[in-house]
Amino acid sequence: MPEFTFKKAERLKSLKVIGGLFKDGQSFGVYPLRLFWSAQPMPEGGAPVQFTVSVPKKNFKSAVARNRIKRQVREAWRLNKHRLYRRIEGNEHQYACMVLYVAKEDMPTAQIDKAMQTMIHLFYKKNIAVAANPKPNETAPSGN
RNA sequence: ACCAAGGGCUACUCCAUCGCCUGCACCGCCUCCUUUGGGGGUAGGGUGGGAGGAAAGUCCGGACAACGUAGAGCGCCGCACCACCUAACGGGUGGGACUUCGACCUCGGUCGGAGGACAGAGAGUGUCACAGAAAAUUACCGCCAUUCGAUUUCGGAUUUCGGAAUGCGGACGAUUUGAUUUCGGAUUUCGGAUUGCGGAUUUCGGAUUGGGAGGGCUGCUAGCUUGGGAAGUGAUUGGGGCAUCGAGUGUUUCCACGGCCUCCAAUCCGCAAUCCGCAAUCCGAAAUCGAAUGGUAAGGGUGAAAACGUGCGGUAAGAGCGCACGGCGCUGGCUGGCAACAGCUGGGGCGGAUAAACCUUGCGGGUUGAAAUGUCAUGUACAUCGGUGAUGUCCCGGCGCUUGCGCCGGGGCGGGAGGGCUGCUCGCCCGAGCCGAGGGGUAGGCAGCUAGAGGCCGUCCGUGAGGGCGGUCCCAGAUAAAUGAUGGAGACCUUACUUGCGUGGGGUUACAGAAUCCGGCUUAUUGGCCCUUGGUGCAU
RNA sequence: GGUCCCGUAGUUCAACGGAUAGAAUGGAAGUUUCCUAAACUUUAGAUAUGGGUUCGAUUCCCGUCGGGACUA
Repeated sequence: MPEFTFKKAERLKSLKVIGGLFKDGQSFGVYPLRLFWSAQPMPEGGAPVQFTVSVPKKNFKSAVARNRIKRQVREAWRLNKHRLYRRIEGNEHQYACMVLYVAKEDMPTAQIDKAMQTMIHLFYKKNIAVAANPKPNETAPSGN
């Protein structure tokens, strides 16, 4: 039975890490989403992945619209994160992930859910590539 | 019932599954003391709660917190009809005055709705474009009075006096006529100022010009040069006849020409008279023009706004100068009202607008805001550069020694950049560092943090905002920031088909997301329900 | 969360409360040129928005809308 929870430990809150994501992290996009991610040392009792979502104020002036999209994306992560957790079980890294909503208008939940599934699949594939690297601790595998 | 306006309430409901934030230690689990029990922890289960009427804008007011608060003066900001409500307010309730709209009628009152930052312009300063005489206690034109000057008109006086004639008008008489006319004029009356000048007319005189088939006389050394003379120059009739040798000679001859006189005509001038016109001087009156002084604010077509309005009186002209009616606002009194204010009445007035211009008066305001503030942890660097700044003297003690100096310590006085008194100044206090640049570190947690000017129900007081009392309930506290997603049912809305019942599709909506908490205001907004007022229609 | 400031032609700026809101650039049309450029002439174009005060508002006051700055 997969865990469909989204506890506090699974949330990315550190301003520093988020700043680092935009500076040094990797990213790819699955419309209408875009993922920024990087690996960092696993803290004591930490979750395998820390996740957060952001919707730019530029595209959505209304706070209500922004909140709704963030909830939709968070729900999609919550219902699909087990697919990722299953694959990276036992990994000594903690992944910081941030999803940016890049579309200019809101979308049905089903479409966001589908995009999230595709994105997690892609992330897993890229993660495999990183794991195959001789120095997996590197956040930016520029050696390739 | 419908329509319009205003106000209030509400903000889809239920079920299932999967989640999120949070309170609780009931069960489970862990742990400690140690033993039938107690303490601590833990969110696996359980259970309670989980966005709004605006959570928004941050426009007001408070609570709360930190800092500050010897004194004096000056400033700054806000508010402004009255009373009340409230913790407080620029909010609210009720009332008053004003403006505006509507209805009614007794036609200037009543009733109702709406509106607003509704103290003071009669304390002072400023501003009021263009136009206009003038934009605020002044005066341009005009009107009036006085004085002066000029002009004109009129009247009077003077410019010597007197007389005569003529002319004109009137009266009278005669005559004539259709009527005017005409004639007479002795006497009487009135007027035309006088003088000078000019003109006209008449008379006289003179001059000039012209004319003549008139008459008579006559044929000439003038002139220029010069101050004057001398001297010089020098025009100087023509023809015929006769005389003569002849001529520039002679000739009472003729003709022409010229000159003079006379006559005639015309023109001009002068004198006199008369008449007419004009002018001068003096006095008086009137008018006009100009100037000065003063009075006045009636009128002056402008303007957004014009010096209370209309009428009568009054006056040199005018004026609230006086009176009547009306208006405005000041002030005293009486009545009603807590008051604003209203009504009646007396007095004395007529002062433009603007205070969302400065301002005055009254009242209020210490400053800063939860990124406040406290606390625990983590972590570095009193490092670097630039600018600027006082360190004097006296006393005491100690030490060193060149017995007077040096060093150290303490105290007094003076100086002192800068700082504090949280707007500024004075004043007071502190006082050896201060200011700036550019860097570095942390940006976790806990408290503040939600039991409150709290909600709901009942009752009483009050017109009402609201308040008292009683009962009952505990009702979000997040922090990259929870309150959601999916499915189903109901309800509602909308749309297509259908006479309709109904069926199918779509939507669940608008505005919008707590961030210390309250009370307001403002702004955004879908649908539903209710209330009040007005209008229309129907029924009674 | 809080405090403060600013909105004028397409752009950068002006404008005591006084009438047509001005200047420079940019745009358009024309003249000139074989054609451009330059030059010259002409022309269109604005007070963020809604109210209020005032005889009169870009200016003064209030409310909205938009933008910006500061604050640990």
